[in-house]
Amino acid sequence: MSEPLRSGIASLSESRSDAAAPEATGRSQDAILNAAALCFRDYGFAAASIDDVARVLNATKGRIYHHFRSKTDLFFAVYRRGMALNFEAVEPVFNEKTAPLEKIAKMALSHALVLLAQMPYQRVLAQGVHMHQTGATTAAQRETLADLIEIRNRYEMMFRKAIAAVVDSEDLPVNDIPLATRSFLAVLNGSVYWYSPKNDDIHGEQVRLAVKQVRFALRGLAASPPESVFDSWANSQIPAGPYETLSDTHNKAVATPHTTT
Amino acid sequence: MSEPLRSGIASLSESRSDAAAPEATGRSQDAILNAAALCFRDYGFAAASIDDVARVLNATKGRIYHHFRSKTDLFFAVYRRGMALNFEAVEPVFNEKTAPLEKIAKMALSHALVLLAQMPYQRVLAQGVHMHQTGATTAAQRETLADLIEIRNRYEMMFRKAIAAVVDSEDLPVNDIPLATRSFLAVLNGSVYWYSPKNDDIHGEQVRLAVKQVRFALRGLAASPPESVFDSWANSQIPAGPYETLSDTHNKAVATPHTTT
DNA sequence: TTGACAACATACTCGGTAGTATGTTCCCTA
DNA sequence: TAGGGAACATACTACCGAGTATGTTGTCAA
Repeated sequence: MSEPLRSGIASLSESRSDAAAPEATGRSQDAILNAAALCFRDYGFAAASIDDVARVLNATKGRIYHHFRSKTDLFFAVYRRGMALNFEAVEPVFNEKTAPLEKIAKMALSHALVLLAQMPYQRVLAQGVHMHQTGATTAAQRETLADLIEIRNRYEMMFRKAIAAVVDSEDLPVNDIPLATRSFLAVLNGSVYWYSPKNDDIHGEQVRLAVKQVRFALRGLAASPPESVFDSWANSQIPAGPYETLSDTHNKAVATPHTTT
Repeated sequence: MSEPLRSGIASLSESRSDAAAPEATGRSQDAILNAAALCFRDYGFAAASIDDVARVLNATKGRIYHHFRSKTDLFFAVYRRGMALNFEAVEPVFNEKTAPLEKIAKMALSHALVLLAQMPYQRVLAQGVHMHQTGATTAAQRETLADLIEIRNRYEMMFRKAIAAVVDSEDLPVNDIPLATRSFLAVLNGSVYWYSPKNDDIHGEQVRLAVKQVRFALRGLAASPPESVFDSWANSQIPAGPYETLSDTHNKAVATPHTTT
């Protein structure tokens, strides 16, 4: 049930650990990705140092460079993982055979929820888009970056198609569909820049927020969603992502991972 | 007609050049701010170096450090200038005694247009918000940063009030006004991340784009704007900002400003 | 049991960059 | 017409951070 989805996304990890002990290796890489996502979220790609990531991991550079060739590669891996999370949340909904209006509403909700649940990764995605305009150093990296942007575009294209379908079926007064799609996603993505959990019921809080955003976005399309769509979504299963704040960990004290007294 | 506006924004330049030759000094500082805005736009605060800015200016570090204490100070100055541009565009409209619906429509248009016309500065504003969450190094800078965020909040508050007024007068089905305001601005700000001029009629292109965005945003509020608002705005006078692309200038060749043969 | 390899840690190099210290030029004033 | 200061340029320091080279430990297979 999760095999045919993956569409064209290259599987998450890349480093040459074919066969061997794939499970443990994958776990370690995931931990690195999580730590990196946190650092990139808080400091940005340029300002975050590899040593920062290592400190969060309670490890040293060596561990990271053993799995990733460069800082840029690490960033790209985090980006891929973020996009994979988005696809896993939205693509199944996109492939369902539901009415256009209901479909776009559900897609929007899934997107908004995975965004709130996996904030650090989503921030990296935003940076990746930004990075695209300035230009990543080497030519080889530029190529990789182009790949990532293409994935991003495929993702946006799902929404564009879904929106086009609604505009068509409901005869909505929207003429510029690419722009409408961007505005639509801009509303949903907005929370990346300011959201942080307020009360204890984090999940309920996020669902309520997402619903409001989706309502706004749908109205932006001049579409009135069937209220039924918003019910029964109260307990969607979005996996909880890494959420620590780094300000605590980030005192200069270098981590001493192997303190064998 | 431009004196009573300035509200609470500290005047643009800060360095101790009271009296003396304020005009020439101001010009030079403006040039630095423009160059810095371009660099920060393209590389981000962390990745952009002071030497980069100097290169764009066809000058050296000395000139920049003569006017600004540190890189952070320079960034803040650019931020202030960006906010000032926004206020100059929107505050007069906000202070007009027009009907709520027309007012918010005009404010939105002004905002969208100044955004498109002054893109580099607007990108810096986005970075400033981001920077707020991570924390600027020293305590003194943190204080300054808080000032800037407060200015930003005052700006957003104008929109929140205007939106609240519309919701009230038109009895719109919007209950969470702060969130609605954020979504509203998210739509208008979206173009910062992807817009670049396509055809020669830059101004016309920008107006058409802005109008579409405003339409989307207003529909998001469930508000139907009077079509008349969008006419007669075809030639609003937004001053054209710096728009060069840096990729040309950014070859390592160090600028030789005073090549007196 | 040995040795080969993965998964790290440690210890280094080296380029880039913020900031400083010190010229140099020009203008304006006394 | 000295001279003082503004507005830069030049030359330098000090540090941080990416990447590398090399050691160390555990594990597993033959």
